[in-house]
Amino acid sequence: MQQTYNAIVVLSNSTLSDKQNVHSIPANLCPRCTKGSIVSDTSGEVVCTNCGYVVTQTIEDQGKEWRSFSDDNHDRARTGAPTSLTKYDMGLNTTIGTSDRDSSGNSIAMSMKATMHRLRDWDRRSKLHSPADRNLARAFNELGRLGEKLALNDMVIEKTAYIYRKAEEKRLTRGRSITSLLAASVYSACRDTETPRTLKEVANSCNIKKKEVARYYRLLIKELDLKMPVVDPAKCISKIANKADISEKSKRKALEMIRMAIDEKISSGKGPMGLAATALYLACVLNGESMTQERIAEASGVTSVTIRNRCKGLKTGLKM
DNA sequence: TAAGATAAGAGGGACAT
DNA sequence: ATGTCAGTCTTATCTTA
Repeated sequence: MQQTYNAIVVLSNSTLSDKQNVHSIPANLCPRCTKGSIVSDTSGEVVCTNCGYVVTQTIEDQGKEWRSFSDDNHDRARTGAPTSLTKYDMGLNTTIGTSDRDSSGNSIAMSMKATMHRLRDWDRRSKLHSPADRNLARAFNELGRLGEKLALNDMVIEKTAYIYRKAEEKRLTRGRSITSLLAASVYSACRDTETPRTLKEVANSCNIKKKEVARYYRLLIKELDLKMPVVDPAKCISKIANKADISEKSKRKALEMIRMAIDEKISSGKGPMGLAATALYLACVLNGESMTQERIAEASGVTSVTIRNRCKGLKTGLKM
């Protein structure tokens, strides 16, 4: 899978130094059967037309048409906005205009105006009247806000939209809260892209209980068969260290302790945040930096009690 | 004031029934 | 499907240095 991903990225990133190449490179040839071509289906899934091979992880490539094909590098008019999974119709809608003139600029007859008005009405209604589309439209509206609140990059946002669409497809939205499911999708996307955001942060920024998001998150994992990379304590460390203003020296020390803890097998079953927080705390104390458990607890989102409990284990485990 | 101790309760995973 | 169990983490309160 990794192989595939690389292949796609390399092809899409190939520069335009040689313009002939743009058309001669079969940029969307299936890497498995090399016969069919890779296309996006309506859910954002990327599949081969010949063998059905599903390529994931290509979402960040959606913007590749944003290149100039003309000699001067200014003409981007032919592309339009990049499509995005965060639009309920992926940004590809067609709307009947409101002008009361025909294509050659002459005004149109009264009766035709009325007809157009009716058509426009039904056009608009039909678009958002599919419950699925209305659901997506509402969810992605909220997603914009959420993304801003949590300072998420576009990659995470698109990933979220992808996950939410899959959930919608599986009818997981039925009888469930849109906001909660969206929050869970956001959290999943964060986990998947290794963007350090805690369950608590996500839950707080949309005023939902943590356990609700957690429950929906597990639902997504189960129903969509998602595989999440394990949380990297190193990322936790830098996040906490930034928040609590901790020196580089202590950071490295903490990292070392985490590695030892993993080697000593005293880290399993423990929350990575609590572990990282404790390592940082001990590192600060060892380096003579002034740091309280409370401050670390505040920055990491775990309680000082947890830090103390981890302290015991870490101290005995590492023979300190 | 920071750190430590203790207790009670929530929520979930593993496992057996 | 349901219940039990060990273990984690949180909240709250009290004590110690």
